[in-house]
Amino acid sequence: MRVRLEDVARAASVSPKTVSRVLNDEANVSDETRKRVLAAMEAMDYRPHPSARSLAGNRSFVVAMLYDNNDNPASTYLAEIQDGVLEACDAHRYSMMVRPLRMRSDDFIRRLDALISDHHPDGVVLTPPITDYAPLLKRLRERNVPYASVSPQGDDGIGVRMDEQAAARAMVEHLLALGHRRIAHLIGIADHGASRWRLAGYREAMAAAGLPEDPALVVQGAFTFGSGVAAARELFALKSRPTAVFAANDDMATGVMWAAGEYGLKVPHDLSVCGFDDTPLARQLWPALTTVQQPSREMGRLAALQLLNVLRGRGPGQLVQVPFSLQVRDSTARVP
Amino acid sequence: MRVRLEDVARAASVSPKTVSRVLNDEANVSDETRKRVLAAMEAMDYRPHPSARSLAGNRSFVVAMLYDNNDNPASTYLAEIQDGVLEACDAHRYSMMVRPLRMRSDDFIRRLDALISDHHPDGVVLTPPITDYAPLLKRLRERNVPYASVSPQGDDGIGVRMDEQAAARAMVEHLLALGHRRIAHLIGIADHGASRWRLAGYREAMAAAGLPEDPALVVQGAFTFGSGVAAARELFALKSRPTAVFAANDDMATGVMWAAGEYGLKVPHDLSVCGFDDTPLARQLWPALTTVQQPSREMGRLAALQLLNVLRGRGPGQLVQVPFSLQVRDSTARVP
DNA sequence: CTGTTAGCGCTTTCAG
DNA sequence: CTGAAAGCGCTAACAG
Repeated sequence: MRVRLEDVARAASVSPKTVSRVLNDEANVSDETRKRVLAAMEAMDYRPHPSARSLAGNRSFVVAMLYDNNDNPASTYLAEIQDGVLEACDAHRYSMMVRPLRMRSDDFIRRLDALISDHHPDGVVLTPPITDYAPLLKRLRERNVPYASVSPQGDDGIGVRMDEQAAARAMVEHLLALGHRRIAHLIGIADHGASRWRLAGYREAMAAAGLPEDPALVVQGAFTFGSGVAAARELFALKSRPTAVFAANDDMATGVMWAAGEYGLKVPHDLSVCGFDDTPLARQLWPALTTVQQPSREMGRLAALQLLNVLRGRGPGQLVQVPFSLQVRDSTARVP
Repeated sequence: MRVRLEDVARAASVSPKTVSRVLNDEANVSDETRKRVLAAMEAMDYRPHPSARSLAGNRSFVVAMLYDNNDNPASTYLAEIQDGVLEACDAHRYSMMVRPLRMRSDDFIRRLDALISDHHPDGVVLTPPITDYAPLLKRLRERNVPYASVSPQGDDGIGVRMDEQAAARAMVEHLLALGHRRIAHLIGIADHGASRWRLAGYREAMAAAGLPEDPALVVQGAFTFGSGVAAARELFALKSRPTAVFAANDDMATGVMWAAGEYGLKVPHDLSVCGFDDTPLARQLWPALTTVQQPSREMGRLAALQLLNVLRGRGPGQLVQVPFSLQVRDSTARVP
């Protein structure tokens, strides 16, 4: 049969409460006793029953990862974050639950409430773009559910972030250094922080180089391959074409390269193309895509870790920053 | 404070056990009583506490989705299945937990045991390629954990399946009808059922057309874009090139189209290309990819539904079949 | 058809 | 530093 805490207690000749203390890393247990209890647990392969722990301790050991499933449904980005969150949860014997939530829908808050009431997560991890949805954050605070965010726009709160603006700026500076002047930018989905930061970095670099912005070269996209193709066609139809395109993510950049093929433009000879994210695709393309590496999996892991620190009473939690790195590959070259 | 079952019982003037009966859709409650109890639940916005239910009822209301994270890490396929599983679980107030498991690793079974002991899932959903890993199935049966599979190779067990061989055959017949004779096939990862079925369908159609197999035209791939590019380069280097390529999935087909661009081959004028899966990419490509629609999300949902039927005591569960459908788009055309 | 009693496996509270 | 008692919110087993 199942080994219970009581069985361990008997085997170690201590009270159940002492075993509980050891299990939860509490103080007030002598080193010697602790060792004996741990040995007994090990020997009997004891596994605490999560429901019993939750019920008695009034916590669930569950972390919910919330995401918006409205746009860009098949991105690998979320899958990578999920992977990282899962790793962190596993490491601390928490379980992870994933919850798609439609930011645009009217019953967003009702669904959030249902999630909390039905599953009692001890905390939640927020992913873009819902990291900055004010009603959500408000409700989480009201209901006393701690949260950590991946790439939040605000500076309060805990989680993880990369300096995307600096990365975008560095990318455009790379193009400038290659002699490009007519540099186009494909913007991502309008209300995403990522879109804003990357656009801001583009503008910053262009301005620093003394280049006035040409509105025709800044095109709205939607983070998808298809929107990259469409935007590129627009750009290529211009009387004065850009010599380089900086897309706000790799999917759109891939679309640009595809459209370049349609127009008979050789990348990078006739056109330099670069993206952002360093998805697996970037390396597989030919020519391989110059892009910014964003460690999504690691960011998911770190965000979850900050949350877990809070949940485990290990301090207040931080907004940690991860470094970016330019991956200069073969899709960008000196202007002819 | 929290509304408990006892509070509902008091409000409806019945015993706690009666409320429990209503909550669990059990028999032996008069319609009138049931109605009164439901009304009270509704009025008080009662939410049963999952841990209490689990502890007392010896079940967790958790379904674990198991997948192999070793190959093709960033496929949207798993994300879609996950989405479907989640929908089914939600509909029956179960929660879903996702568990990556490395099939090749030595501690596979130990990890499975840990999962079961630590989280007590009421059942699991298996995804390719671990749907047919005998030691896994054996252990699940030993530990009495019901499971349902997405695209299992065997005919026993419950879950969901598409007739992939028939679909592959239909795809090749489409190419034959366009006049193609030198038709190449890119195989997926060797030990996957999908690879086998699709290859078998290819062979079946070719044989039925009286065409002997040319080994040079059947190339091993790995379900990835990169492997599609590599395989296509091999094919294009042949003295006698194929006029059509049937890749075992869309990612590889996209790689083939990419490589065709490198070689100056126009699709579909110089080369017909088709894939399998109907990923979002297929529609976005230019020319749009001819492929087989595989309703992954729906398959995830149906597999989970079969499992839930078993868990909820609604019969034994079936191996249901979903229909395939050819998506004939612009990447295939009559041979010149 | 309905209710009573006991208890799931753990943690809390409080006393030593 | 350690332990005894009570109980988390629900359901099983039985009794009516």
